[in-house]
Amino acid sequence: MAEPLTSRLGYLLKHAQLNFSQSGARALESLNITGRQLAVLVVLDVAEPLSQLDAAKELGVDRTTMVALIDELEDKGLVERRRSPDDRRKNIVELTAHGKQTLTEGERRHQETEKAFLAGAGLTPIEADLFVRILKRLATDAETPDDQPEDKT
Amino acid sequence: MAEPLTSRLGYLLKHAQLNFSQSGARALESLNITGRQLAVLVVLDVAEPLSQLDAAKELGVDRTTMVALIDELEDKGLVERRRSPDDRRKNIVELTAHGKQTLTEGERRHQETEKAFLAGAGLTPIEADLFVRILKRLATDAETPDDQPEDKT
DNA sequence: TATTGTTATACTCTATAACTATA
DNA sequence: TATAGTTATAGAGTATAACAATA
Repeated sequence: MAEPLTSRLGYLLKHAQLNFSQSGARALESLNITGRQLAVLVVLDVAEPLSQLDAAKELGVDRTTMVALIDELEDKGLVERRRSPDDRRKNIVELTAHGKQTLTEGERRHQETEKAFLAGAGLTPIEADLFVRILKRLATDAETPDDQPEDKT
Repeated sequence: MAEPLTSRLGYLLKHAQLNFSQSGARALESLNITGRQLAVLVVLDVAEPLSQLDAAKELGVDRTTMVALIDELEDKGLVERRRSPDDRRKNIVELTAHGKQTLTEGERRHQETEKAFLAGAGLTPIEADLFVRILKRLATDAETPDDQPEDKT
C-alpha cells in the first residue's frame, strides 16, 4: 500500500547522516574529539579571532550552547579564552598550538572519511561530486514555497 | 585554510534533513500529525497487524519509545490497541477508520512535499531520481570499513 | 538601556532499569 | 526464566529566562 519506510526521503537523509556521523566519530575517536568539536575548531580557525557570540552565529547555535562547547575545548587545551581589550564584555577565542595540530589532523581524517563514505557506497567520483552539489542545494535552499494543501480527510 | 563549514558532508546532510522535515511538518500541520507519527501509521498499515514490539523493530526504535508513540496516536483516535488473543502479553495495534483516512491524506501530502522539495532545489526529475538512488545506498550501506587512521598529531 | 558571557532551568528525544502480567 | 508492555528515571542536546559585567 504505502511506500516502504526505506524509500522515504526524510528517513534516507536521517540515516545517511547517522551513518556518516558514526564514521566520522570513529575516525576522530583516537584524537579525543567529537565531530561537533572539530566543527567548532574549523569555525574558530580564521585570521581575525572570533568572540563566542560570533562563533555561535557562524555555527548556527545559541550563545548558551557555545559556552558549553568552548568549555569542552578549553578543558582539552585546544582553545583559550581571553577578554577582548576593545570590548571587555567579549571573550576572544583562539586555538592553542595543540588545537591547531588537532584541527589539521582532524581535517585530514574528516576528508578521508568523506571520500571513504562516498566511495564505500560504490559511487564513482563523478557521481559523488554530483551528489554533493545537489545536496548543497537542498541544504541551503532553506525555504520551499508554503503550499499548505487543504485538509481532505 | 580549512574548507568552509557549508561544504562539509555532515553539515549538508543534517541541514538537508532539517529543511525537509520542516517542509514535511508544515504540510502535515493542518492534519494534526507529525512526520514521525505518519511514519508510525505507515509501519502499522500492513495486512497482518503488528504488536508494539514488532512495530518498534520495524521503525528502528526502542519498545519504550513505541509506547509513547502509540499513546499519542491512540489519544488522537488514529489507532487502537487490543490484547492479542494468541499471546495476552502482546498489544495488537490497528488503524482506526480515521487513522486510515489520515494516513492516506498524509501520504499524499508527503509525496507532494518530496516532489516539491526536490523540484524546489531546481533538480530535474532525472537528477532527483539519481540523487534518491545514491542517498538510498548511503543510508543503507551501514558499515563503512573501519580504517581508524594512526594518531599523527 | 543594550549586549556578552554565564548559570539555572526546562524541554525534547531517546535509552536503561525495574515492575507487572503473561508465557 | 523469558518476553511484552509499562513506568520512572536519566542522559544528550538545545533553548529560554535571569543575572553580572560592561558598553
